[in-house]
Amino acid sequence: MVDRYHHGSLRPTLIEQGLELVIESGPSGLTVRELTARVGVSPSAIYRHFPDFEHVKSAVAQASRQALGTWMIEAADGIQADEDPRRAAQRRFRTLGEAYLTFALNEPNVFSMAFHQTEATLAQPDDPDPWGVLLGSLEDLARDGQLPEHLLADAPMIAWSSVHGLATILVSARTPVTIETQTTITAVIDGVGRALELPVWDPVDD
Amino acid sequence: MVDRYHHGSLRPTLIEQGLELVIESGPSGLTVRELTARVGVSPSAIYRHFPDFEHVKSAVAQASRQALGTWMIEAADGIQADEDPRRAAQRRFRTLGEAYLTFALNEPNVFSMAFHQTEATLAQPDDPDPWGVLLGSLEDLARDGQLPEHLLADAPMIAWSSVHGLATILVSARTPVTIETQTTITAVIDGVGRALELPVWDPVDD
DNA sequence: TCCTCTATGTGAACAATGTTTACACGATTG
DNA sequence: CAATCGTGTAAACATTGTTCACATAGAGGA
Repeated sequence: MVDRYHHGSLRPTLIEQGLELVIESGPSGLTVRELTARVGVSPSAIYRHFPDFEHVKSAVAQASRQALGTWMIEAADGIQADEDPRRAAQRRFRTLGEAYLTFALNEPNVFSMAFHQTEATLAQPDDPDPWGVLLGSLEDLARDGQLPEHLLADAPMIAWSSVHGLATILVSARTPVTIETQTTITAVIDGVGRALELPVWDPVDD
Repeated sequence: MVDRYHHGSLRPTLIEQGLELVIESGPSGLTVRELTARVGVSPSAIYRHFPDFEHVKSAVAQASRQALGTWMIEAADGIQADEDPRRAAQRRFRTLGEAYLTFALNEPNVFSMAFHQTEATLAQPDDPDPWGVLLGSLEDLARDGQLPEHLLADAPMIAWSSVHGLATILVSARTPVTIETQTTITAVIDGVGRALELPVWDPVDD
């Protein structure tokens, strides 16, 4: 056997393939023996790189959150240009929420993994961090006075709760993406706009 | 051994003790051997009453949802009397949301179990059903015109998403109940009021 | 009363899980 | 070139859910 010794590269490979495994068979499909077999090592090889299998799961969960964060950033990247900056900030905020939900619908297994309760704690923080992305967008809204003072502190939780709650519900119901699902998404995000008292929220015409 | 044969009563006993087990050690503590040992039967006894252990988990999850529904109803039961019916409907609605969240904080394990994704499907519907309780309260609000027409269809998801999302976040963060948690709860429920465009939402003084 | 039948529970075995341990191999460093 | 550390293996273990042949309790009919 030639490439059995990874020498430093096994840990990231395990996380990568772990994420792949989650995509295919969900969090419950992420098992020591399946993962090691896929990578081509013996089950016990894991314990040279992780103290526990719980830590492997935590690492894959973190990778899932990072995938979500990346997805959100990429979705919002097309926005800012050639617009009134106030409207751009609003559209960026709305796009982040929609991206969060499309991610949950497109990759329900990864989304579930991202928020799977796990015993182990990680040393490294998430990067990018979906929560941080949301905070940044809300700061943009606050900077040019679109977010009322009295909501500054609680705005993140108000927005996060709604969108994360809807995502959770849609995923756990294994809802197929239908027209009605899209209207529900729009309705909930519109609701966030009213809850945050955003002005001229997403006007239909220019 | 005298009381080893339950004869009809083992199934409900398993669900009861299963819920008890979840309260103590969470969904992951609900295991065939722990449960059967606690009830005082052999592991294989389960399979006379359930096709799968997945079905046991589904039944315990249903019992968890019913406990949540009961908790909500009981919390709202003290409301209706001696008030303007419009205000009573609003207070009842708000109380349901608060009850949902206090349940999640007081019994995080049961709350987690209630929405644990499970493979098996149940024959019997939940009774009481938290979702149904919410629908009833929103119908009350709609009946006397406090809920705008254009929100009738989406109001349940708007409300449910926010409250369920916050509950999920608080539970998964294993947040201890602090003053700040209470203000967050209030902020999110106030946000639901604005999202639903409810009039004179929870005025501070009479 | 006795017999039979069905419902219910048992004990031993099985495959699959995560984990440990003694051992072997590869690469780096002196 | 030798020593040493990092990395991977094979075999065993305890614990999971599950099955199957067997045993027992209780009900109903002759």
